[in-house]
Amino acid sequence: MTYTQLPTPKAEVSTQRLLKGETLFYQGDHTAAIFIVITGRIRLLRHLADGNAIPLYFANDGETFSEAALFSDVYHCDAIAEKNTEIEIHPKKALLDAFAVNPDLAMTFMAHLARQVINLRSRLEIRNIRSAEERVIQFLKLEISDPGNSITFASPLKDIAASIGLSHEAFYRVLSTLEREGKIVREGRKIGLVG
Amino acid sequence: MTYTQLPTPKAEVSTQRLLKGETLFYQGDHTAAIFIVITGRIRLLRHLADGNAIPLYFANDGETFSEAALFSDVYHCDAIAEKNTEIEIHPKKALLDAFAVNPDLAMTFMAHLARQVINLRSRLEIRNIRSAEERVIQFLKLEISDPGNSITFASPLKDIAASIGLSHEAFYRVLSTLEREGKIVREGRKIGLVG
DNA sequence: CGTCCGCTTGACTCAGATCAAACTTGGTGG
DNA sequence: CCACCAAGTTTGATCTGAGTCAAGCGGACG
Repeated sequence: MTYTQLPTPKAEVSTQRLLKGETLFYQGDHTAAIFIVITGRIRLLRHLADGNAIPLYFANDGETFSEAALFSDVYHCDAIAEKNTEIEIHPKKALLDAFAVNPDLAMTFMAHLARQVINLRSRLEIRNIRSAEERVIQFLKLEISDPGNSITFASPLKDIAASIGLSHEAFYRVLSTLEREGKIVREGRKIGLVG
Repeated sequence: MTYTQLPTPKAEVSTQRLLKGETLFYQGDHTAAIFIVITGRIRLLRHLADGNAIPLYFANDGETFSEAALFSDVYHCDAIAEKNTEIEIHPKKALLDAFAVNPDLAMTFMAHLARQVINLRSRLEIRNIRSAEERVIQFLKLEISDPGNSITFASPLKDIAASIGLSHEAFYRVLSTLEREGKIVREGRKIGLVG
């Protein structure tokens, strides 16, 4: 899941710690960089004309955000730390320069974006499945398809539940049902598909 | 919504008509092109080891699909026409060559992908809103934020409902409630936000 | 003129959200 | 080393809102 290699020259990459509640940038700020969450969580939200704000995304461990900053002069949303968070900073200029010098790097980044598009689309599709049980099964199949036939989640199952649009209670219940029915095997955060 | 400009040299672009049920490519086929749906709908689905298939995405009017083909030798899913569909074919080689010759084109495509990432993320976020009414309001705010304060949907409201994860009945009901409460103004597929 | 499809509204049902409470685990600090 | 606290996990009981089924309307299109 964590395909977070940005082709920024190492010398140009820095890190920063944000305290819970701290703002990384505001909507309208001049764009300077794109970011990767090392640990923590960044909330992205957009202000509307009426003063309201709508949540756009939560970036978790290993995820990149504000990629579009590369193609825009200003940020289109606020970025605020949900909890204490460490981020990696990839200056826009360094990245763009790297792309200009070495087109292969541009292709690498392009591939990174393309994979994200695919991944997000399939996550959206999963949300169209109404039944909690079926949704969990399809999700597991998707996650497990690549490696062997089991997966060990890095984050609490609670968070996995949220990411597929279920309350954690519902998610735990489905897992124990599936286990009882012998469709999966569990060991903490390690889940294996049977059959 | 329809940001579908691919920087393929015009001479290299062709179109093709698919009948309902016809297959464009199979999982495992050698990748030759990426595509845009002009009109119709393409279903993307992935086969699993157990013989089952899971739906990955439905590409509708104006949408691109199989972008990842640029970075892979084989397709990772099947593409089948849901109904009679016309597509635009952008040969992989022509695109990659164009990128190599003119890095600006690569940046254009990159920007296209980045926008899609942003857009998909916000669609995903909208699905986290449980209340149908609130979900519709946030969706409308997102869609309308850019242009004036109203939007005219190109596709039937029925399809819009599906795209935000509501049954069409629920969607129609919410719309008429919002209209009754004076929060929106409607005229067929044209919807304006009030306030 | 008839058929299909999008739209609309009503009634009912139930799956999953929500509220609640207990248990486990892990880390922290005294 | 243990007491304590926070967070994750688990299970139970209840409730509600969106899905589903059903039925009617009207416009587009052949």
